[in-house]
This record gives sequence, structure tokens and C-alpha cells, in this order.
Amino acid sequence: MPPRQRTTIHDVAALAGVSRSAVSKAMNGKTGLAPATRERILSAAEALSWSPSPAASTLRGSRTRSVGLVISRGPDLLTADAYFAVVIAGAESVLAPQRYGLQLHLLTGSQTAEADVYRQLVRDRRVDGFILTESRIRDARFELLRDLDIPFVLIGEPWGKEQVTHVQPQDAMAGLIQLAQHLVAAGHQRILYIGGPDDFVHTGQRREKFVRAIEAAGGPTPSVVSAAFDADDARKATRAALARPDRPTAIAYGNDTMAIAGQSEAQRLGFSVPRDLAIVGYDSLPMGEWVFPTITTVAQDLHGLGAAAASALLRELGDETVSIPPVADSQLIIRESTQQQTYSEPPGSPQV
Amino acid sequence: MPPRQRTTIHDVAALAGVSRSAVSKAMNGKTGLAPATRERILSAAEALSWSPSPAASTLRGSRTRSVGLVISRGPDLLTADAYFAVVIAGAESVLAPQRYGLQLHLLTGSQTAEADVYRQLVRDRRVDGFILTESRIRDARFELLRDLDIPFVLIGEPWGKEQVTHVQPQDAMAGLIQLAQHLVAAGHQRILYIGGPDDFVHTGQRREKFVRAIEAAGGPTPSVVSAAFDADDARKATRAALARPDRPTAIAYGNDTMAIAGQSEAQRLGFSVPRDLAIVGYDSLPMGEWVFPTITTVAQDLHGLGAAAASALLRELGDETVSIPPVADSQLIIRESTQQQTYSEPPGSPQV
DNA sequence: CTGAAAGCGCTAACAG
DNA sequence: CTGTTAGCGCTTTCAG
Repeated sequence: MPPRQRTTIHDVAALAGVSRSAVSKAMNGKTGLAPATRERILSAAEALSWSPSPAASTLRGSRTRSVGLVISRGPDLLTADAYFAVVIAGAESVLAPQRYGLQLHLLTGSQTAEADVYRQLVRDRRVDGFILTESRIRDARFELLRDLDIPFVLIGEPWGKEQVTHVQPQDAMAGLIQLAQHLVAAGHQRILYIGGPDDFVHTGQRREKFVRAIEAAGGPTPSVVSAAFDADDARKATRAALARPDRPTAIAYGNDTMAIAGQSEAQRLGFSVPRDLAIVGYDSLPMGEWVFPTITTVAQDLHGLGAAAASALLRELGDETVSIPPVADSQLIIRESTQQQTYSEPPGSPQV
Repeated sequence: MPPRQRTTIHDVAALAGVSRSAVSKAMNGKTGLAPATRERILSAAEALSWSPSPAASTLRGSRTRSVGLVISRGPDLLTADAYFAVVIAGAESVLAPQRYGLQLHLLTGSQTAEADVYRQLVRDRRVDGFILTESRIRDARFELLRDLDIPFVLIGEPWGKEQVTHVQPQDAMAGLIQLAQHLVAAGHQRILYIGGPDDFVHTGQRREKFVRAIEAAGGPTPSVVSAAFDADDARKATRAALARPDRPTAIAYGNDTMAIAGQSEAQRLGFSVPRDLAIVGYDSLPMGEWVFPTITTVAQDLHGLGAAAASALLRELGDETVSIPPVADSQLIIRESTQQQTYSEPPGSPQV
């Protein structure tokens, strides 16, 4: 007795009493089929629980039904920013129902290695398009992917005047305005912004928006410094800031990771948060709720961004039926690290 | 002028002056080729920077050159345990050089959804095998994947007497023994172990090993409780434990996430760590170094586990040439949360 | 040790 | 509106 045969387009065609090309058309939503016929084919496929073999379609020159996501970071930052997990889960939530897969590549190496990964993925026809995260200044990926002639969607705002399909929150400013009002209402006189590395587009934007929001709220113009998005740098920057006689009464960080590390460093130096110092982060990673005090932050709709990016990409790939889900505005989440009465005078030196 | 042709096996055959089947053999390491010929073919492929089209190979009935990793967790835990990122990076480090891709699926839903994902991935011939993480009690995935007749490798020890290929640290006990000696040397009289949920295999093992290690080191038999691996439960368990008159002088947690959340809760209750209470975690996630005090933990070679799992899977898939890299022993990392002089008497009540 | 030939399952062009 | 046909690029017998 021969082993059970894999069901193919042929079986479905036979069951529906049509030709294989009719089945193909039905499955790919092409025109040129009587609605009744299409219906019959679709239910035959359903009955046989058949769907086109991605390998065969790919070989034939059509799509892979798979999208690529390449993440390139130092090994530590990878674990640091659980950021990605949520974005991926969001993307998955639209990809899976459309029977698309996600090829993930986690790189800890150089930029040329990154380019090679893209190139190879395209050359091997493993993906139909890419989702890019973390928009960079002078982002080399755009040109590369255009050369490779493969669609892509960026999460975040592209650098400069680049014309690239991208998704972003409706109103990225919203949460920062709330944050500014919150800080100004608390009466902070000296506010420091410790931002991430300058090679990301969002870093500068976030910083500028923060400064603008504080000014708009009638607060003192914040001073700003840059760190490297990692814990070590955030610590150093925090220590330096707190050593100054005119030390800040509030520090805002470019992300939650830095805020957590910074807050710990302040505590280690003997400062009490939020009594001596208010701390705020950005992203609203769950982690911010596990530390003491819990960290006030600006929540981004990371899941929504992942879902929107995936949808936009599917549209680029020709799936006109997919609609792009809205991304929620950013939003202030007030937690313990800023829950304090009005600051009028700088707090006394901490006892160490 | 016609558009540039994709280079195929034909071009390589022509350049090397052999037949296409010879090229195929050379690329797949099959026997039946003169070493010199093989050499010539390989360099021709190199020169044209050609490698077999995965789609064509797959269609032909050979492999996909892609492995699957399905992670199934609540949305919060996903971000919580950056654990995965390291494992994936480790796997990638062996997959990429072998030109294998990784299909990632992040699920936040039910177990039946999980089974469907496996089934579909296999049916669509999207992967050649799977890497499984987080060995579970009565793990249903084994039977499913055996039914689907697809190879897989488990990270961790399988449940019960299951015969499944798996990878694990050489000596998982090593770090716990060091930890026990460390705690016992500090003179702790009452030690509590707050473990993770009972549906994972490693949870029970870790707990038992910890208890055994403490006893072996001459310490007091620890009491144990289970939480849900998430921050909320860890907090609750911690609060309950600290409310008792015979509260512990040291709490060991099943992972760093819980330890961080637990430590914060203790601080919120007014306890000073490590003065009133020692805290230890497990995993050595970078996050443990960002909080104050930094968390003593047992480091696992997560990257090594990912790499070993990927290698083992490639071997299962017939790539006899890959060797399985060693996984480092677990190892105690002493940080601030246990750096304290000897405990003789229970500390006084904290002032709240 | 090598080459010729068949076909994996699908899609798109074209003829009916 | 439907059916026939010709490959996509590769691997694998099988005969030389």
C-alpha cells in the first residue's frame, strides 16, 4: 500500500469539477471566474484543507508568503529592549491569518553583515518583503532594498526627505504633551533629558518633542544629553548629572531601559525617588512596573505598530483587501517615580 | 535587451564544465564525485555567488533550509522574559552560516492555536524541523510532532521518560551549589524559594535542586511556594512571605523577572535589600544589573543553548558535519542583593 | 564516476 | 468564462 499522497491543486480541482487553473485563480482572488464556481472551489479547498504550496508558488515566480524582519543590535541591547517581542507579536497577528510566515534574523554583528542578510534573503527568494524597525539617520537600508527591488515598510518616520512607506502613531506628540504638563504641574525647575544614541531618527525627534512640550507647558527649557541606549551609559550620564550643584529635579530618559538603570544609579548614590528626583521613561515596557518605585512612562502602541506595518506590507504586496489597523496615540502612564508633591526648592544633599 | 537572468545551477555547471547533477551532488555533499571535480564546482558556485534555490529544493522534495520556533505565552510574559532573544541569537549563530533561516511564531493565544501553527508549518513545508523551548509537564508537542513526522530538538530536559533529542547545560546543578554555599556562608536561617508555575519541567527541577543544594551545604531546609512566573504573582508571594513573623532572611526566585519584582515589593514594604533580606534570581538577564541593588543570580548559557539546539537539529536533519557546541555550566553571579555581613538574628521590623 | 530525463505543485499565457 | 500547456530550478534515479 502506497503512503498517503499529499493533496494538491489537482485533487481540489477534481472535487470541484473544474480545471487546476480555475482553482489557482480562485485561491489568488483573480478575476475571470463565475462567483458560484469560485465559491465551489473555495469550499472544496476547505473540505480538503488544502492551500497552495508556498514552495511551488515561489518557484513558479509568485510570492513566498513570508516576510523578513532583520534586527541588528549588540547582544546586550537585544535582551534589553523587549520592545521587539511586542512588535513581532503585533505583526504576527495580521500575518498569521493571511497565511504569511515571518523570517526573523537577529544579528549582533556589523552593518555589512546586515546588508548580506538582506541580500541573501532576497536572492534565495525567501521573503516577499521586509519590515524595518528603528529608523536610522542616513539609513542605508532603503537604497539597498530599492536596489534589490523588494518592497518594505518602515516602523517610524524615515530620515530626512526619504519617500518610504512607513507607519507611525497618529499623534506621537500626545504622550509627551501629557508628560510635560505632568512635570510642569509638579513644579520642576530643572529638567534633564537623557536621550538615546544620535544615529536613530526617533531619538532626536523624541528629544525635540520633549523639549518643545515642556516649553509649551510653561516649564524651564530642559537640558539634554545623549547616551547609548544601554544601561551603562544611562548610569554614567545620570551620575554626572547628579554630581552637579544645579542637579535636575527630574530626569526624562529616551526609553524605559535607560530610566530603570538611571533610577537605580540615583538610588545607589543615595537619592530617593521620587522625593529627591523624579524619573520618567518611554515605551511602557512591563519591566517598568516591576521596579521600585514603578516608572512613569509614555506608552507607545508597539503591538499596533507591528500590526500596522505588517498590514501595510501586505498591501504593498498586492493584497488590496487588507486594511491598515489604526495605531493608538502615545499616552502618559503615571506611576510611582513621579508621584510627589510640588518641588519648590532643590532637595538637600542626600545623606550617603 | 532582456533583463538580467537569475543565475541557476545550469550556469554553474557550465562554468565548471560538468553536468547539473554533478553540481547538485557537490552542493549537497553527496558521494560519487572526484575530489578535484567537487572542488572545481564549489569554486564555480562561489565565483557566481550561487547557491541552490530553497524553493526549488523544497518543491523537489528535499529540504526547506529553514527551522521553526514557536513561542506561546501571554503577551506580558513575552516582553518579560527577554530570555528568548538570547536563545534565538544563539540559534542564529549556527543557522546563518549553514544558510538556514528561522521561522518565528509568537503566539499569545491558546494551545490549540499552537498545535495549528505547527501543523500548518509542516503542511506547507515551510520548515524542516523545530526547536522547542520550555519543556512542559505532559508536553503535548512531542506526540504532535512525531505524528507530523518532523524532527525537533528540545531545549531543556524532557518530561518524564520521554525519549526526545534535547540539549542542556553540562551541569545544571553547578550554579545552584555555588549559590547554596554563598547563602549558607552568609548565615541565613530561613530561606524561601519562590518558584515558577508547575507546568514547566525546569521549574520543579530547579526548585528541587535548590533545596538539595542548600541542604548539602548545611543550610536550613528552604520553604517553597509557587508563583506564575510573572511579576504580579511574584509580588504577591513576596508580600505574603514578608508578612509572617518568621519571615525569610533570603528569598530565591525561579527567574530574574520574579526576583526583580519581588525585590521591589520588599522595598515598597520598607525592607532594605540586602540588609533585611537577601534576594537571588536565576538566568542572569542584563536587567538584573540595572536595578538597585543589582541582583545576585545564577547565569545560564542561553546563547550556548540556542546554538547547541540549532546544531543538534541540523544533525538530525542529516548535516553530519555540524558539531554540537558545548553549553557552559550554570554559574553563580554575585551582585549587590546578597552582599551582606553574616545574619545571626532576624532583622528588626522595618520602619514603614 | 558522470549525464540525461523526469517531475515536485503551481501559475500565467493563451486558445477555446 | 474555462481548460490546456509550458515551464520555474532543482534532485534523483538510472543508464552509460
